[in-house]
Amino acid sequence: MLTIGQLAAYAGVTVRAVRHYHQIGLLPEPERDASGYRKYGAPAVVSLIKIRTLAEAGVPLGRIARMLDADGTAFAEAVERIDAHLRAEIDRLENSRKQVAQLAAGDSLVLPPPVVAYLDRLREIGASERMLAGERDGWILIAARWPGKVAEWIPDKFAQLEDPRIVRLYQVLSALMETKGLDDPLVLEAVDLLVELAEEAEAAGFDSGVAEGDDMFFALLDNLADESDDRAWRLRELMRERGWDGWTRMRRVTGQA
Amino acid sequence: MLTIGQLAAYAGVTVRAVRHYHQIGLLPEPERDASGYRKYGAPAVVSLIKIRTLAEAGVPLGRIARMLDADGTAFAEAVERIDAHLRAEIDRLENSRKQVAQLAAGDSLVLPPPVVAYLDRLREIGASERMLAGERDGWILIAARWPGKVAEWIPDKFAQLEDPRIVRLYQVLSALMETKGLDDPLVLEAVDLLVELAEEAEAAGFDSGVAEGDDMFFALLDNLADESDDRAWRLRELMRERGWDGWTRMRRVTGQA
DNA sequence: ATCAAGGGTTGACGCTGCGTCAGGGTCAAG
DNA sequence: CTTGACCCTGACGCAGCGTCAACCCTTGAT
Repeated sequence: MLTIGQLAAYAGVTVRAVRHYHQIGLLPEPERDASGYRKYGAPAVVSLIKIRTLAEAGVPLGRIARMLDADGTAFAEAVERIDAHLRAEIDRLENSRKQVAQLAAGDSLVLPPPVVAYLDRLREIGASERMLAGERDGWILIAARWPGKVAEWIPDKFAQLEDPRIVRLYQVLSALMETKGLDDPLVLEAVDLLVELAEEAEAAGFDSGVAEGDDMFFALLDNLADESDDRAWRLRELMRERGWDGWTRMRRVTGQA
Repeated sequence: MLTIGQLAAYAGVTVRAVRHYHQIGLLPEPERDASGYRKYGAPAVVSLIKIRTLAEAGVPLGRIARMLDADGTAFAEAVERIDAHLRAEIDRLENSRKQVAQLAAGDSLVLPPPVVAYLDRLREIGASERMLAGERDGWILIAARWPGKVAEWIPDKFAQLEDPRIVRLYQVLSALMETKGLDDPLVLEAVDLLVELAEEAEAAGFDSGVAEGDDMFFALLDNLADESDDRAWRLRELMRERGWDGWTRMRRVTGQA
């Protein structure tokens, strides 16, 4: 005859767990001795080991209860479902491993490889780390919004970097983010470049290729840009004076009062 | 500007989860609009996606909080630990899969393969399913008590089955468990066989090979036998009249008053 | 015979990560 | 002006035990 502690030790579970199983009716309450101690026989050990095996596999206790008094066929079916669930869980964790590893790599995270390559290219042309962080965050949003489209747009972004003015723009903006001042002549250069490029794009008929209803999403991206640096607002103001607004999708504004 | 619902949708989590993250300080509370609605910017989406990625990997929210405002090195270390944990978890689940699969196979469970082979042999010589179930439970206990020793003992058990009297004993006991009566002549045959074999073993000097202090464990195994069938007690009584007691480790008794 | 250590007993609260009411207020559309 | 779809706070519920608390029982040493 076993005490609860011995039973628990044999089965490799805690005393508390055994009592819990009693409480929820998963393991039947055994007889008590004169002083109220529970006393167990061997079958309890066997049951407990079965329960532990299933519980460690992640089977909810409620389902274990139903399994233990099911017939052979039903039991086999249940086992099949459990195995399927285990496989799914394993896959999920393997996936998490990749995701988290990318998190450590800094870039990527939920970013598709082409975007990572693009970010690497930006780093090569001299974009600062803060700049890259901002770009990365933006692409995370974009990838979340249009998971499939990203691969289509990245080539265009690469193509843009062929234009030395765009390279210069990234460099200027990067430099701005690393300095503290506001009245830097770099600000003016940045605005000049932005306006010039915007007007050129307008002349070419921008064709963003994106649905109209997504104004809110672009506002979100612009907001991201604004919050990445305090001086973003100042830059934007200067651009508005020159008739343009927006970061990710620029548009004409009528010079306001 | 996003509402909490939009934010949650972008990041692929529930509204409730976002509010929970606010409550525990994992995600900072944003500004409110005039009517008290929370309004989020883009950085919140990025944070949320990071949080979700880590949370899905099984990282406790408290640790995520500490990770997000850790520096690069500490973050990388944390990621390393998380990955180690993920690998361990995957291994554990793979293991569970095997265990559960054996559960389905009926035999085994936590039983090493040699025992399964032995049980199969028993089935071949005509042991009933109830008998096998009892044997299996016994071996589960033994495997739990002496995990390493089992492989040593199984060959002896196979060897015993070379003796036709032992085969006969299993068959008789199996037959008894399938009938309902008690006064069956099979009972007498079983007792005869048991006593004969016990005396022979005694003459050979049994050498159980097991420590002395394990009386309690054998009592447990005997108890398992007793509870496997109501007539076990009757059999045991008859044996005691012939000077023997116990199932798994028989010993002389002085014929009691 | 006594006493402390180390079992056992019930009962209850704590923890994680939210789901899910309840009981409101708001916003956009018809 | 209603309707439906959001938003708000506050609170309880869930699994699967861990961890007190406050008490009783058993056992071996003294």
